[in-house]
Amino acid sequence: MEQKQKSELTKELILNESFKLFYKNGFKTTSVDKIMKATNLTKGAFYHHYKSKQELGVEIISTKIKQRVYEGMIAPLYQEGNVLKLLETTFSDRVKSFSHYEKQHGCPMNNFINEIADEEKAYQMALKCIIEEWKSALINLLERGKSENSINNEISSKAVAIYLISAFEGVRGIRKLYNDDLVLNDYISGLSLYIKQLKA
Amino acid sequence: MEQKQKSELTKELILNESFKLFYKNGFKTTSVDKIMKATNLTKGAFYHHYKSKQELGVEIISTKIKQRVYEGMIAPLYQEGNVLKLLETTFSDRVKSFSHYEKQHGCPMNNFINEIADEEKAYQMALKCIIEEWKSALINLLERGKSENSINNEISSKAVAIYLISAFEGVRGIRKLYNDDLVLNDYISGLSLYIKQLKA
DNA sequence: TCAAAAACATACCTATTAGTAGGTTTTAAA
DNA sequence: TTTAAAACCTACTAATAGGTATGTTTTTGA
Repeated sequence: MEQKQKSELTKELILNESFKLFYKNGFKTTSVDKIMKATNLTKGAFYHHYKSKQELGVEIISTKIKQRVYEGMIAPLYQEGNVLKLLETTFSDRVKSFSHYEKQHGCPMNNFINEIADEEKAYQMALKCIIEEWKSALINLLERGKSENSINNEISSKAVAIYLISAFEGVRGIRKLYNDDLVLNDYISGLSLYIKQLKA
Repeated sequence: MEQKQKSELTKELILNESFKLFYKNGFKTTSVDKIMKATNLTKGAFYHHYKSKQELGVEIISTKIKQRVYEGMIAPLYQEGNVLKLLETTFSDRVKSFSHYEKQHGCPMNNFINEIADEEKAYQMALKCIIEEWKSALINLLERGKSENSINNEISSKAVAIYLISAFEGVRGIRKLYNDDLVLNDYISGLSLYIKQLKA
């Protein structure tokens, strides 16, 4: 079974290098040639493993990007402890953890959503899948808060989840336009205010 | 002065057609050839009026896109009346007014931000200019609310402005992934909750 | 009316694009 | 050790990209 391992390794390499390039330069502007130059392999190898650039795009979304969002924004929501605190720290800690590079280039998922989501259903579905998982985790947490009487029972968890996600993705785009972190600090203050509102 | 008029008319035509194509297919995927085919003019005419595709991009942002945002989201904020009501209706009315096409293709400004803002300072500046004007209008309105005692004096107008803008732009991307309006309805509920929080 | 400048057209250039055809090398199993 | 398949490479294609050089036509002002 060494052959299958080699194949997996090559696909991993392609995924890693292409993710980096997509994140840096965008999906459309990153050609298969450029990707394969980064892997030190050739185009022939690429089309042996993937039937098209689109197939790679979908796989990047459903593996690398999904994983990134999961680790940064979803997994933390399943921790124990006070719901309101958990909500706030998950979002604001993530924002505070961004590298200069991540501030400059925004959210990989949001970049994909706004660059290519409206032109191919396959992309839409893969991206929607991530958003849905994120939304579910948030709803789950909010419902826990309701049951523990730390969160107001009358608010719509679904609505709050969407609003939180939207604001987070939105600011990641807007931050690209600036050279400082003022806008991120304002975002954190605005977030904090929103979360206070959820109290029981 | 008929020549200047003709020149302006041609530029208008190029701006209109290219905006449509950029909105539909994205900036990078829309070639100068495609734009000029839509205008029934030729490439020679294009490069007579614009020195590069980038120059057109900047002009699209600072005219068509700016105008769109101004009319839809900024001008309404300068109306008379209750600040809280004005805030909520401006955002939610705009969302409710979206055509199917606009729901599918998101916000032209946000698309530009996420497709090309991180690769060229000229784009960044033009886009930032719109965001700043929008932010100012929101801050102005919020400050009026404070002075009229309808808005809590202790909240940061700047932070609220950024959070409102971010959530709006964020949801316009996310909506692309769905085939129904549930996510927009949730957004409106989430927005409504946020605005309630601002009360004095 | 005539010359210069502006508006636009035609034909081209070089680079790059996604993708393919057909080869060679490596690996797996008999 | 042979054979077939998988992994990978070389060399190509046709289309498209942004941009330019060099025209022709239209408009303007003297």
